[in-house]
Amino acid sequence: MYRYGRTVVSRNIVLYYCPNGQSYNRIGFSISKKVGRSVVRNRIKRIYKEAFKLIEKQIRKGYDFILIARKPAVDVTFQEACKELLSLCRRGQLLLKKQ
RNA sequence: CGAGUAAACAUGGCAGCCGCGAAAAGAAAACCGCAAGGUGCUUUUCGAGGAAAGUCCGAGCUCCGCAGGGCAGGGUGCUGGGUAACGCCCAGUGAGGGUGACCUUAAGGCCAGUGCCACAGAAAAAAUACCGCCCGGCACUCAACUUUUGUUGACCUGGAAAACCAGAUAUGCCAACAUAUUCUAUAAAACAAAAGAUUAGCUGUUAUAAAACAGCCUAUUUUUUAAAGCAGAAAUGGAAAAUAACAGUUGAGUGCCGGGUAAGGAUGCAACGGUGCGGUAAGAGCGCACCAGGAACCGGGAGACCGGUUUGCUAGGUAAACCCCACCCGGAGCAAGACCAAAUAGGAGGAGGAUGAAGUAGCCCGCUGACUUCUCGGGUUAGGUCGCUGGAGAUACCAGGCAACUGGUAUCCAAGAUAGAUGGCUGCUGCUUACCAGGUUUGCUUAUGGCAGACCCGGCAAGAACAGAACUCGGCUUAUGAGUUUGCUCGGUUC
RNA sequence: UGGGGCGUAGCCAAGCGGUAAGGCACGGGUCUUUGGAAUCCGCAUGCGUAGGUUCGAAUCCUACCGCCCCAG
Repeated sequence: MYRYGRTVVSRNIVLYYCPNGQSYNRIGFSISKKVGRSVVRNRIKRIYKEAFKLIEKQIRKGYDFILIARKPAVDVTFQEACKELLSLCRRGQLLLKKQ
């Protein structure tokens, strides 16, 4: 995925994505120890997981994602995460067309 | 009311939706895996902390054949108790800090030995060494004249006294009052240093014999003047110790020798007790009083230790320096360890080994007694289950104990992940703070008002820390927002 | 989980009870027409932080902070 996928980047996260040939989406998280302690890393992961769950209905099916957290993501709130993820998907042209 | 001190409590509450993990029961035989096994469906229940943290101690548990001895190493260090154990806790003792409540305390032993104590200082533990002080003896030098310089040093009279006070005198008629009464000067005497001299009181010059001149000093008298011991002028007077040698006396100094002494000796964190009086040639716990300490004895206490009496006994500090003494310590850690499943291999080469491999940090003994190690090659591909939470357990009551803690009874079961579970959103509400509007009340005041404080109600907004289980407990340490309660202390005000 | 080590000026570092050596860099002076070189002078929060022992601590002890390494 790192070799063939495409990326979109924001202040807090880097998002890799590529098609997987299935009828559902998958997401993985990669958070380095540079970001913080285990509690901090776990909290970032949970927040983005929750955000991804919220906007998953608007995303096209059949993709794998890798989400890499960057250092400013320590102080992120849930609302910011939702907005950020949505804008990244829009830039990657992953959203379903509005009916 | 303010400031402080000690201890305890607590780490918001009630709901709803979605999600994550676990347990139990049920249903069904769906999915993944070669298998062990796991996932999934329904219902119910449960799901972070006082520090879960740091990993600084101690234990349980598991394995190392046995867990033995000695050395080495490490730890602890006032006393008594608590505990499974501890470096922890409780109660006390000593020392230190604080006005106090209270707090802090690694607090055994430098007459077992060794080391260190920079700089300074006579000396840092070595001896009564050095300087000094005192006594005695010997040797040597200087003085017993003057001047200069420096220091002290009275100034009309008296008062401790040049300054302050009082008085006196003079002038202006008197009083008051004012001014004046030697003030950049200096006599005698003493001391110190230097220099010089040897007939004017002193200085200088000339001559050469016991003088002269000049200037100055000084005593008396006269005079001038408003006034004179003191300003000016005049007159008279003012003296004597030549040198050298020898001997002695007195005083001072220097050096050497013998003896006494530890009072004093600038320093330093620290100097073989401190202060004072007596005593002495000078001194000394040499004697005495008080204070500090040591030793012995007596008494109290379980002990650390405390109190008293006697005794001149007076001994540097440092062991968070080596060390000595007492007590404790076998090692490794849940990636311990046990079982199950699958697969590959039961290899090759080098080194050591019954003259002893290996046996959980080191060495020796004892015990067991055959493997150990390096390189190459191959397999497994982040396999599963247990250990894993019922325990030195939690809560309540009773009993023992000053307390830490212990015993008994009853009730209860309360997280268990394995790349790692607790999250997201919403509603109501409690707490704190700020602002706005209103009300009640207290104090002050320039008084139908203004200012300040407290309380009540309403509105709106913000805030809520430190931090997250990784086998389990007991402690310690560190981090921590806003609080609550209780005991006690100090200060202020009012009654 | 267990064990070991380090922290001294901007940088590299010595010192391990008696008032912090040295080098590079930096600032100033001398020299030079100027620069370099040479030469002289200067530069420490008192030695990671906070307590303690000691007459005296960078050094000894305790706790904490940060960094590095090793074994399983």
